[in-house]
Amino acid sequence: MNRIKIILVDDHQIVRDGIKALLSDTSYINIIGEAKSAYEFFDLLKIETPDVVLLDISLPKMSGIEVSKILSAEFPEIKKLMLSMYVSEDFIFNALKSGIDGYLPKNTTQEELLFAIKEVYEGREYFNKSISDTILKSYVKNAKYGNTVSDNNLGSLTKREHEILFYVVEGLSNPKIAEILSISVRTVETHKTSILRKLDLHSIVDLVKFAIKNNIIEL
Amino acid sequence: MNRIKIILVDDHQIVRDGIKALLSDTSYINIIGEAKSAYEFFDLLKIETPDVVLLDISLPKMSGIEVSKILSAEFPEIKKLMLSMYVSEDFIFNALKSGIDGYLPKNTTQEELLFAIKEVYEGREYFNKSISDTILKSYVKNAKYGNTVSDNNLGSLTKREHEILFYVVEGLSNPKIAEILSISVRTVETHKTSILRKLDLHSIVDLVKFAIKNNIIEL
DNA sequence: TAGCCATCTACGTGTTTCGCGTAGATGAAA
DNA sequence: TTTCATCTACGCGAAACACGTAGATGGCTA
Repeated sequence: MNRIKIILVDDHQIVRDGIKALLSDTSYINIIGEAKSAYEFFDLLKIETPDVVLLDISLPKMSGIEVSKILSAEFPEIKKLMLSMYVSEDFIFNALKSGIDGYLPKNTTQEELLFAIKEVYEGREYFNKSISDTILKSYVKNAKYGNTVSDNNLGSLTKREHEILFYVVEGLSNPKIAEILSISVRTVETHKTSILRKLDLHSIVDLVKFAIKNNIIEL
Repeated sequence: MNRIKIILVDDHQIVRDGIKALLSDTSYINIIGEAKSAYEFFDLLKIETPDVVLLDISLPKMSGIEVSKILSAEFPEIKKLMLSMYVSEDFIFNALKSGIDGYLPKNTTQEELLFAIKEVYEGREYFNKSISDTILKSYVKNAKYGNTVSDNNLGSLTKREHEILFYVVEGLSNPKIAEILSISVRTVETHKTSILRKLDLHSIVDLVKFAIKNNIIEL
């Protein structure tokens, strides 16, 4: 069995150290890199290709869920194991929708973490019991009250539109976004129009609320 | 009267023991569980449903305020009584915003603790005198100096500005707001300018985030 | 009472954004 | 090869924003 190549993405030094300590004496695991932000991670990805990414859900600027979405679209072969302090329904649903392969709370045990890594590495999914309970509970609730699971059309956005969406809800002006992306202001406007249309939203106010609900930005 | 079911959440063994000692010889109180972290507490919540939670404000990882927010959202029927070493304005304001039902300093008496538990159990609020004094003092200070609020500057907004703010973050356009309030669009714009200036914000995106943080709108 | 001040109202001007429509270039898929 | 999605860009009129000014009103107080 080849050693499983892993990249850690978490903004807290202590957490990264903790995970490294948990994994260090396991012969078949090889931590090839770590990043404290989405940007760092994507830079790292240019020179290293991991088998599994351990993703913190709450990262500064771009959330782990956003990272997961992009990975799902661009590098579907990389497995994504999400670590989170939160086990609330919203977080879990959004994480699921972003295409993650597993989800663990941060107070997990070494055994569970190792098991989860092996599971996702071998192409299966792994969800911590409290996570699957939450999912189950939600299904039961929906079945009971006839509610539909909140759905969105984030997946229908293109990579470029995701990028624009992110800058918009960060509060950047159109000219600023145009400058960053080296495109014309008119193009930024066109993308924004497409985003609002695809998400069936009708104002920037709605877009910001949508972004917060879907963990694209943090409050 | 049914016995009031209580869960203690505090990361210090000694504090938990102290509270248990304070409550042990009271017939109508039943401590059904204790947790030393938010995680433990939420795990406990899957098997036990308390009437009242005694929450320490400072917990490792997830603070008591965070716990309170989640409880308010997911289990609004569970009453939340916060215990804190701190009586500073900031803590109190944040605790209030998280939806707690009562707030006590840790050096409270047995009588006061029992009274507070009964009050919140029966659907009322209870704030220790030093807490309400702090709140009162803050209000007086605001009235006196106008805009030196520690937490945010919401208090410095006029009634009209509050009104406009609400409509704006609801996603209404300026002409629509003008129509509703029977004032000119230009006036709406002026108010919006004042709001942004007073709150030290620089875009509608920031304003929406601010409004969500301050419970002006729900997601 | 007179003066001060906060509040609500409104406008001017120039820049930016929005809504709606059109459209060329490119690359991947059928 | 044709088709389709995507990214790019512009025109135009309406709306929104930034920054400034300013009249009317009503409450407080020197």
